[in-house]
Amino acid sequence: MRPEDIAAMRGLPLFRDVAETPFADLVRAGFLQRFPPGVVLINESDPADFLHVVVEGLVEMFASGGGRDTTISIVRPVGVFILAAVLNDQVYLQSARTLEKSQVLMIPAESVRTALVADAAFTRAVITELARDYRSTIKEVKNQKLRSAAERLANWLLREDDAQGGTGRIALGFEKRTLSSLLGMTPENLSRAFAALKAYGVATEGQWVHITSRGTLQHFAKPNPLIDGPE
Amino acid sequence: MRPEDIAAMRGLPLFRDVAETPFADLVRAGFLQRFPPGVVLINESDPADFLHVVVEGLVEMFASGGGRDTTISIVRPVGVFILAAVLNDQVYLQSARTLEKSQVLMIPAESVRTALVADAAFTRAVITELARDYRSTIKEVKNQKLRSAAERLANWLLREDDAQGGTGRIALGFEKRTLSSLLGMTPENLSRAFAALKAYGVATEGQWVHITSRGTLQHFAKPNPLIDGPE
DNA sequence: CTTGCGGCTTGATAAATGTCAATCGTTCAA
DNA sequence: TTGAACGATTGACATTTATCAAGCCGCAAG
Repeated sequence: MRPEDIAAMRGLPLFRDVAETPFADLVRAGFLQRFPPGVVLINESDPADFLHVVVEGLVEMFASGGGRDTTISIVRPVGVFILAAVLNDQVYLQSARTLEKSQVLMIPAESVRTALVADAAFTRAVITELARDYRSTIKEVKNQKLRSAAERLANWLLREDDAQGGTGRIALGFEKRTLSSLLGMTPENLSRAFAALKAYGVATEGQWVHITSRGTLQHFAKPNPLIDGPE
Repeated sequence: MRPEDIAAMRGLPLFRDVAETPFADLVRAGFLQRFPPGVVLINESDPADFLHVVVEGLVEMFASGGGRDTTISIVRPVGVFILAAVLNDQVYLQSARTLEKSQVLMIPAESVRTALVADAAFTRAVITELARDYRSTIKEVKNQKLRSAAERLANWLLREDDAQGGTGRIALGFEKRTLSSLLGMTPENLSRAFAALKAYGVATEGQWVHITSRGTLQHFAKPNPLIDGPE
């Protein structure tokens, strides 16, 4: 690993407070891989061999069942995935694939588990990360069970606008079919949801979405901090 | 707390390997409460004051939004809830209410966090529990997004049959309306899903469900270990 | 420049699910 | 014993979402 990659790794909340020695061990065991778009990094039901950290690019977590596929989340830099499977030495419940050219840091599961017992700060960071992941998944269940397709889209747009600076100009960053799967609907239904939101000031333009009146959209979306809130 | 309650608490995976002193501190700070059915124990959006352990009875975790309600899980003895909120000192994302006369062990959040730094075994158990909760929630997202209402019911029946000994005779244990909410459908739709499963050997009889031909039901349900599996 | 491919949209239709209202059955208390 | 209350079921209907098919659009390779 290059010095600047090590520095980037050090910057992650997960590793920030780890002591010198265990951190050095993790660095020695880990390696940074570059992948083109569309590469499957892990497959659900495989044993969890590596903890993955998205350093650059974009990774889609998805799962299959009954002949269908669904996107579970999109991981941006700097995000960790499949931590839970690694910790308990289980199989992956999700698959992962790159959506863009990406750089992914891979740390052997065994090293992660060793660092876990060796370093209290790492343990603490792992608990925080796990609790965060758990809570955001609970939010996703609520989102799916309590909202219609158009409501899920409207709230996603509001959250994404916030994340991109609140300018009312949103870059999708990936294909609409992926968004439709993330939101739990078909591509056709996403098109119709966008059409329905026109009445609330939402305009699409290729990979861009414009929100002309945040207040109007908010009034329709009725965002709920216990579903859409940060932390 | 009575000696036998302390022994029960000691038996939980979460506390089994905690050292004497921190365990005694937890016991001293905690208290066991008895509740009649239908009592709301916690409300979503309230700060997480106590870790709850269901020692006896049945507790429903649910959440609201947009004027609707949905059941997120049913906690049986001996199960813990809202661990994640307690650990990171956040608000609850779910509400809880008793479905039966229940006994609940309540441990102040502050004591839990103290024990977490004081005892490595407790830390390890917390990580295991959190990872388990996270993974079962991911499974629930897959269940919701990849399956129809009748499929969710069929797989729930198979899982429940297993849990109850695989005799083909399942006690619901709570009202059908609660089951419908847990499975993400209306009570009317649950009735129709049961009717549809008659063709696959499912018979309802009040609070009981009989599975006459597990193979037939399995063939319809197509259970998937990455959704319905244990751990 | 053109052509072909892939992704998106649109329309028509079907299937799944939700809503509303009426009825049935059981429980429990007067 | 009876009847009021409540949950479950059923039917009719509305809404939401999915499916299938066709056409549109932009982009990239020739």
